Amino acid sequence: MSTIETSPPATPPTTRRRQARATATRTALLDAALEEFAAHGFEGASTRAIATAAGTHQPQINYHFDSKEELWKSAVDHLFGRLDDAVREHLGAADPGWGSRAGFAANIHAFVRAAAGLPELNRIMVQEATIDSERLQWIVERHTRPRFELVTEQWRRLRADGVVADIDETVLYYSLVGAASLAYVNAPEARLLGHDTLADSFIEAHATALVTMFLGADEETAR
Amino acid sequence: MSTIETSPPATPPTTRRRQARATATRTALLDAALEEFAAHGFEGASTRAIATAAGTHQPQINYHFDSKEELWKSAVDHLFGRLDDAVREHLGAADPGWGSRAGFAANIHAFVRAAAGLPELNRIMVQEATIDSERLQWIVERHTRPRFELVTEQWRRLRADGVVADIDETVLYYSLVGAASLAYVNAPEARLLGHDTLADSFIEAHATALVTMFLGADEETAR
DNA sequence: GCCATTCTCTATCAGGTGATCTAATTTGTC
DNA sequence: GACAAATTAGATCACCTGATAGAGAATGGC
Repeated sequence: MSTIETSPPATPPTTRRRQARATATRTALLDAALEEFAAHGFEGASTRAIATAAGTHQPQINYHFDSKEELWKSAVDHLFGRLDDAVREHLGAADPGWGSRAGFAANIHAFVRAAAGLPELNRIMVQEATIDSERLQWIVERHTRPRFELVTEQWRRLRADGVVADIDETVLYYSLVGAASLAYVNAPEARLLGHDTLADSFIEAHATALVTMFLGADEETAR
Repeated sequence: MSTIETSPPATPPTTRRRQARATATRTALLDAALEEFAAHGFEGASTRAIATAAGTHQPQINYHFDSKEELWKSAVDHLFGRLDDAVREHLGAADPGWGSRAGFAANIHAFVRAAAGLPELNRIMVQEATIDSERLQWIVERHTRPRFELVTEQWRRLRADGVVADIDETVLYYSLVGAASLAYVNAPEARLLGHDTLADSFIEAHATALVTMFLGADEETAR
């Protein structure tokens, strides 16, 4: 949480006046930025390409987001927001939490489907997590750590209770996230290999298989 | 396989003369290129940074490799060669192949350890596989497809024989590779979270856990 | 319907990009 | 030891990068 707010011309204008078409260009810039960053990485993405894809001009980025870096942060925040929405939606009204075997299973299932629907997220994550940088530190503290600790804590508890396999929680976390996301991160590769990993049938089979592999083929497999 | 050979001043000089210090700079450039490409992606990596890291000057890249693109290809070839060497080494003299449950298990184990030792490989793969491009097509046809087909074919066979779980082979491939590589691709992130995924103890626990999860906790777990 | 404010657009900046040309240097071979 | 080929080094190319400045257009609030 830095000193800079997410949006300089902030969404709730404290004292001053207005914005109308501005919101549209902001949104367009965020969407375009996500695609460009996911496809080419932070350094490989060009602000001109982002602006053009958003149907506007390059200096708009600095006007609305101050810098390329701040645009990136806003885009990442936006993306994690969408992830949470998607997970909630897939879980339905009653979120069982990660605290029970059935709840863990339901969350794996929901996460796989959310990850499939937001391939840009794990693409960006995997590009940034590759080398230490200020951006990585920002994203870890703001987004990764809370999720990491939620999952590992619950797994540690389930493991202690003998509900799940005797596997270290960090090993589990990276195996699970890796297994859940690569098929979508690498979707263009899979397509060249002749497989459509973004098809509903694949996603469903994938989610089910992961639950089985990570939690074992228990009777009453939750869902 | 393009019209351009891997090395313009080829290793076996057909008719002409010599090279001596040239080999050293070539190797230094390849090593530096791997790090830069893995850290910043193809487009984000700069030839000047690569040359400087290699202790030489930027035009050397064009002299020895014709272009940034060809340098990248040479570096990737070099890296896959090292992967094969590492896997062979971890497997020991008698490679059991992927054809049996024990062989599959041994290969998973060896692959995890090799992936941990060559984090640049999966970093580059995951960065390239993110968007369709000429480079992705090149790498898929040259390196990915043979490996993909080897693993999926063997799994399909084992599955038909009831030796392994009833899971689609493409689902299995991406789950396995993802689960095996993310901890090392994202090692800098894990370190910020307080975990050293490159430590031998982690690698060993990880490899063992994967075998259990993907092949089940069978008696006589091979190895 | 005005008008200050917000937003957009064009032009431009200094710096970095990959690539090429040319001259200087090193080195294997005779 | 000389000489031609291979390698290195320096200078420079046209182009792209993110950012800024200032003129112009649009718009909410009165």
